Amino acid sequence: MSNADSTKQKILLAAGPIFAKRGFQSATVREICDAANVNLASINYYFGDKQKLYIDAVVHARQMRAKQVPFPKWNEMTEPEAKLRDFVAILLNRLGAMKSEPWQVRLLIREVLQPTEACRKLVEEYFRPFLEMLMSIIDEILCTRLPEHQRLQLAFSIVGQCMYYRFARDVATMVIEEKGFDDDFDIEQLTHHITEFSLGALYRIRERSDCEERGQK
Amino acid sequence: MSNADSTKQKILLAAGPIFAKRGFQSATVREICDAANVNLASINYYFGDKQKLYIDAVVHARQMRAKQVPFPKWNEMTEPEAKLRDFVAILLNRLGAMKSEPWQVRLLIREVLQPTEACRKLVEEYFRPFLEMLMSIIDEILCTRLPEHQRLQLAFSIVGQCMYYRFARDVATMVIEEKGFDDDFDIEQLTHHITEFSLGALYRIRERSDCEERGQK
DNA sequence: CTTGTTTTCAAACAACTGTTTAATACAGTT
DNA sequence: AACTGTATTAAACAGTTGTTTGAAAACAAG
Repeated sequence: MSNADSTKQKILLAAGPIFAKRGFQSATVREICDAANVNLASINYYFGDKQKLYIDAVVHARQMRAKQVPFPKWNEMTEPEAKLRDFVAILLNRLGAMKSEPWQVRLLIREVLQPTEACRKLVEEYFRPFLEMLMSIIDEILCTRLPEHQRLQLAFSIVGQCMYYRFARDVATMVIEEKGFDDDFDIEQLTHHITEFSLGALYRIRERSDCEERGQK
Repeated sequence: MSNADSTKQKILLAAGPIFAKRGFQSATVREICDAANVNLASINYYFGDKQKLYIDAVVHARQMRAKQVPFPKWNEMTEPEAKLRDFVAILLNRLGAMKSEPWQVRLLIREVLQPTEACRKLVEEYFRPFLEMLMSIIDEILCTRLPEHQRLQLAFSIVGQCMYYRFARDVATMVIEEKGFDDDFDIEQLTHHITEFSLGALYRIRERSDCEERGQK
């Protein structure tokens, strides 16, 4: 009984990384069962078929990841620039940018790239609140609230810079290693660069709309 | 001889969309040969094996896409700001940002996301020259040549903003449509936004390093 | 025509796929 | 002890995979 849960759990834990690495089609049940040290028939016994196991693995990964990375608490005195920096750092860390990524992220990214039914919930419960938070930080920095589509574009520009180091990680690594810049692309330095880059762009916008004193230039 | 080229071409053209849609593993030689109306053994006869056909298809897709969206002619007098704008526009157009993507792009993105043998050629012949071009534009705008790793980070920040609209296209579309901003995210407006955003960031850097040759816009 | 080469084709191959089966092992209950 | 429902296992199943084969067909040149 408890042992039954054990084998089911073993399969689930072994399946996650393998599905993440190889994708649903290329991952084989034999590979998973081998890794989990269970009999070949166990997957069909406990999950029905390969596809149901996959769905369970994705759900499981999302739950794990949600527990692993909580969001920080800011108080009223926190500078918006510091918030932006935190935000960038958190996003890069969650993505596992430029490091060997956690398998949970790779599984979720597969869903982002080829959305299924589950992706809608993912957007509503995860991505959209995330974007809203970033947009409110942008409002603070700009001292104004731009039209919605501009707020969104600005948020996408910041998020896009971060995501790049996940999506194009391997290609970027090829270019980086070719030039021997391995040490210049850890998360801390990327956080610094992206934050400064984005702040520069935002300050420029603020200067135009003249935050402190209105009606000038 | 000429007929031989014909069948080889038929295979190549049929293979592209199928590899793009299903990926290397999931695409089957039978499916490709069916679509190309050639015998099952033709792939091995003309390409050796499935993998070599795949590599050829990727290279072919890249060449097609580069031809479809060529670079404009710049002369000595072209402002670097105009070059940057062109660059962003071309990248967005080649990616098919925010539109239904061409199969060539999907094929290339598969390689970026999960590189196979074919990716090495892609980086050397395409991505790296592309990045170099962008970095030289950045040099012009900054009136100086920063250390290599900073040039690369800046280039990644600009490319990253563009790639986002391809990689996270479906998720972004969900958020956009939910708010009814459909008209604010066509390629022209994205080009404008990303160019201005990046120029703002670059000007800020230039101001710090005290470039005297140019006034800011 | 004959000859030699290239191209096409149906069939077969060996390996691998997800799934099923039927026998067995193992607890807990009566 | 026998019974019961669950858990595990090796083996087999039916289907698909990429690749090979050997002969037929098409073609070019003498």
